[in-house]
Amino acid sequence: MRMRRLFGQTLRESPSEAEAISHQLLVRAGYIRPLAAGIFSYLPLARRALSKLETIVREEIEAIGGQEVAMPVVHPAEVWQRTGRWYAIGAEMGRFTDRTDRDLVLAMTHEEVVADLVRSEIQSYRQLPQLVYHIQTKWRDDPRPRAGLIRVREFTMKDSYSLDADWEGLDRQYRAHYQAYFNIFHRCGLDVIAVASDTGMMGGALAHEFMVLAPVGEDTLMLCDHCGYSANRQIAGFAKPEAVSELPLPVTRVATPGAATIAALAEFLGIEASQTAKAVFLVGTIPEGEQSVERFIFVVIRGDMEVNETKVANAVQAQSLRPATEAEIRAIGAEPGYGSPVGIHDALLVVDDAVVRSPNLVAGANEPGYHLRNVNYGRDYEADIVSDIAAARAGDSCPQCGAPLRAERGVEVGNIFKLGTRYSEAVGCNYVDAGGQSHPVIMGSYGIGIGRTLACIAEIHHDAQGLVWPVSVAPFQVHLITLGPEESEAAVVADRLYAALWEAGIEVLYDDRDRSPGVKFNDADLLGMPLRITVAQRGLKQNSVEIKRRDLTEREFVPLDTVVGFVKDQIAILEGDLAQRVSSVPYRD
RNA sequence: CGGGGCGUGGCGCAGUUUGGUUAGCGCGCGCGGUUUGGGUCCGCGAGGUCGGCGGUUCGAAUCCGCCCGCCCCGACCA
Repeated sequence: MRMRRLFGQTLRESPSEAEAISHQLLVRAGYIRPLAAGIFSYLPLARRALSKLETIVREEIEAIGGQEVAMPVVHPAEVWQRTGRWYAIGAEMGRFTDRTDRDLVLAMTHEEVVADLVRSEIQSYRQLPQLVYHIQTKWRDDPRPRAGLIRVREFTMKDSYSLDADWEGLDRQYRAHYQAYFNIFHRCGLDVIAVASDTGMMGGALAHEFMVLAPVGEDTLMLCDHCGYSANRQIAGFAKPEAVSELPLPVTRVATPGAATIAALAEFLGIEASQTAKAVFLVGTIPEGEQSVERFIFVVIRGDMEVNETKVANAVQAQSLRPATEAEIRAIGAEPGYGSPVGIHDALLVVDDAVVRSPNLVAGANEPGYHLRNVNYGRDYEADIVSDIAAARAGDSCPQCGAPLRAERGVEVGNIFKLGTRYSEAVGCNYVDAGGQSHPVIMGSYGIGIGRTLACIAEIHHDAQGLVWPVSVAPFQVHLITLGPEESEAAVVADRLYAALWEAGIEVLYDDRDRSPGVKFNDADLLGMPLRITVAQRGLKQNSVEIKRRDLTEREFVPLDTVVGFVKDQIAILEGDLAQRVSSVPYRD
């Protein structure tokens, strides 16, 4: 590609709205342009990089048996109504109507459509297992797009769907994806970790997220350096410090004026926070058939811990949670700041397992300025649900080995879900087994955010001058620049070299513009192609050109007649380095 | 949705507090010249309903009201 013909230009300064480094660089270097919040156009440079990324994805998914399909972006509402998600998902879903007023949905994901497709195509166990995938545009009307391509509303996703007759088959396909995903990300030059994750709106039994560790990430991961435990903070467990064992003492009422927080209470009574029970008041939206109802959720956790709302939502099967209002709190017989599980009514009582094991806690008295000493679970109150609902924090003990956990930020670039039969049952996609019995197909779903992955690569692979693409996803392998006026010897030689390199199958971006050397060098650094060839008088005196790797500082003069071979060797070296990153990763739940 | 910031040629900004000729600057863009190993230098030039609507005023980029958009933090998030 000749740069004077390239569509899109570089910017000397990045637009003020860009904050994330990948966002700044991709915009400055002329890869992407914003159209609206969370909606981008991809210019030729980005499109080429994305194509390479998609090729890697296709190779790895087809290597585990995937067959590419293409499913629609616009879906009739009925398929989403059948699985209930039309009702369960709120404003995030793009809805509109056609000219005859039929409800339509903009694809957020394709479980429904796959299930519908499978219903017509799969009848027998003989047709299973299957793995279909596509790379498709999705729309999620995210309330807050951010950080350029990291979190957008319109995005491209690879999603594959496994179809099996038995759970062992699902397990095989799940594990195959687990390894394939590592292969994909390693080939792109990304280190990722797989963490156990919440299943969220997808539902299902088990899920992993593939995370790139980066400060720009919006997920918090809890990691154990000792045993390798890793989980999204939303579901991370931890070994809770045990309470002292004591015989239950009689409940006594104690005046605690002004002690409306755990810290104030502990100080006032001269006790540890772990000897208190904290009440947290939430209202959950809980589905009941096609309707959903609001229920008051009274959460009790030990004073030294914090509530993890994802865990609470999962424990009570809530679609969403919100803080309760003061009026709602009083309506169930509790008192803000002095709440107690003793004596409340019309609330779903959820108690953390550590509270159950902790005797003689100080809880509120449900009246202002008073607490109760020696409140004991089982004797003084009983929960509707006892569960782990505490948030893991950095420094907490690993649930597997007890070593301290570390917290890190991460970007979710991929995820894998064991869906089971949720969608196949809802849509009625069944197969007949060898004995003639009908069963729902067992499904898995597996996503990779293509644009987000590209942004993560940029986030990791850059320096002060610009992007530094891994050769596997670089839009071009070589950035050829020529210094000196048009019609000069350098220009003539560069023209010839450009043709020779393409002839040899090497992808070259050729800066043939009539610009000063500084501009060309700076743009080459900004655009980030792995190899730079400079044709100028300085080298031509020895009949050679300068070649430099973008990721190294050394430059080398290479005789003109050996340039093509030299470049091929360099590309092979770069590709080899990436290939070395690919390794088999032990599976862990 | 809550909190904060911003909206002036393609990009980055000044001007708004205290209303007053033709709204400036840098980059970029076009033309001519110059230079050719790290964003050369000189000259000429094109390009803006100052986010939108309404109001106040003799007069609005500037003051007031409503609306829209973009960014950041939080809520949210496969």
